[in-house]
Amino acid sequence: MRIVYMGTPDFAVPPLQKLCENGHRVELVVTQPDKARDRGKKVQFTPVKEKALEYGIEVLQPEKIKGNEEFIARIKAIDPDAIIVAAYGKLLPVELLQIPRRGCINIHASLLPKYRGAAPIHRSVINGEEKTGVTLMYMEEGLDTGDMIAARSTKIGRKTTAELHDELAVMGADLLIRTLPGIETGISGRTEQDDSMATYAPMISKADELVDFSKTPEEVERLIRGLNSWPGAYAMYKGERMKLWEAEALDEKANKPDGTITDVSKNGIKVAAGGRILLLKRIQLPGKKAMDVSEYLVGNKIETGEVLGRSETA
RNA sequence: CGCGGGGUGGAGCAGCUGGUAGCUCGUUGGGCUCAUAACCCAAAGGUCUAGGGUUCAAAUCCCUACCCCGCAA
Repeated sequence: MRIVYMGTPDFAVPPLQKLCENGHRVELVVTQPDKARDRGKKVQFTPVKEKALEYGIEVLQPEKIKGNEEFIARIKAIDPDAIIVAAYGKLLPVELLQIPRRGCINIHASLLPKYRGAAPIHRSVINGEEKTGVTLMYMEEGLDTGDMIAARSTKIGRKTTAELHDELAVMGADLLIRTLPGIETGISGRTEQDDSMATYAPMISKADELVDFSKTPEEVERLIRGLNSWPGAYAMYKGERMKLWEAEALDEKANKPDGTITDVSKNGIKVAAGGRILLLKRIQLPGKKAMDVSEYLVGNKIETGEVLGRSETA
């Protein structure tokens, strides 16, 4: 198939790679503009751009697509069989969606119609879902509302968002390659999404990242796991942000107010949460790298009775 | 030129109102013990990120470079 590929972050790399390896003709790759990151003064290419350049595929990075006559004309000129989209990062206008004869196909990292939107993996982990997956769908005007073509699921278990992210990226790529022949010949079906079952997974905000110790240890642990490895959950400790990377909910009663540190040892830091105990195992303080609690305690002190809080100023 | 923190023995830190380096852990050897992530004794291990400068003398002050990290995007 002759394909235009649109994607930006790491998640979108495996599908692109699989397409190339399986003999599909990727005529053009579209990705977000390079962001000028000042720290280190380096302009970083998007992961998809890096991969595209590896294969010698032309890359386009339009600031905006809607109303961009030149860009639309360019796509029309290529006249692709399909446009495949994976985490491109922006909504696509209808005028673009209508171009390819086999449609625009999106890889979404959830089991639609649940978790439409920007942060499906994060939200799935945080909410304690048993399983998640990837769904292939035809794109239409709405956000992740199009007809579904195929899906595959996986158990979440104790996996972090980072682990699921990588797993789903590969899973999505495989699913795409397997499904594409059917799409090309027109024999693959399409299933409408049941809108009444739909849920929305909004982007993670700063407020989402701040741990609330009034919640149960299980809930807090899921938040920490769901925000690993990006952007990370945190709590305030002595006026600084302590990022929390790994924790475990313990079946112990706490007799101190939520947020109080009840024990510090090589095994970790015990904190009261929701009347019970959460064991923090891996943490990170500003300017430092992430480290296991046992490692952190060598050279630093954390005392029983100190408090992890929500206040930015305390 | 967005803001800020930092680069010191294998790991985490202290030292930074200048006089060639210290702590905790780990490692190695020995001891003790029924036993232990226990305890005791001893040892090895550092061009203090790199390059300049100031000075009788710099890890410590100044400049430059590189790298890491937090925030903001």
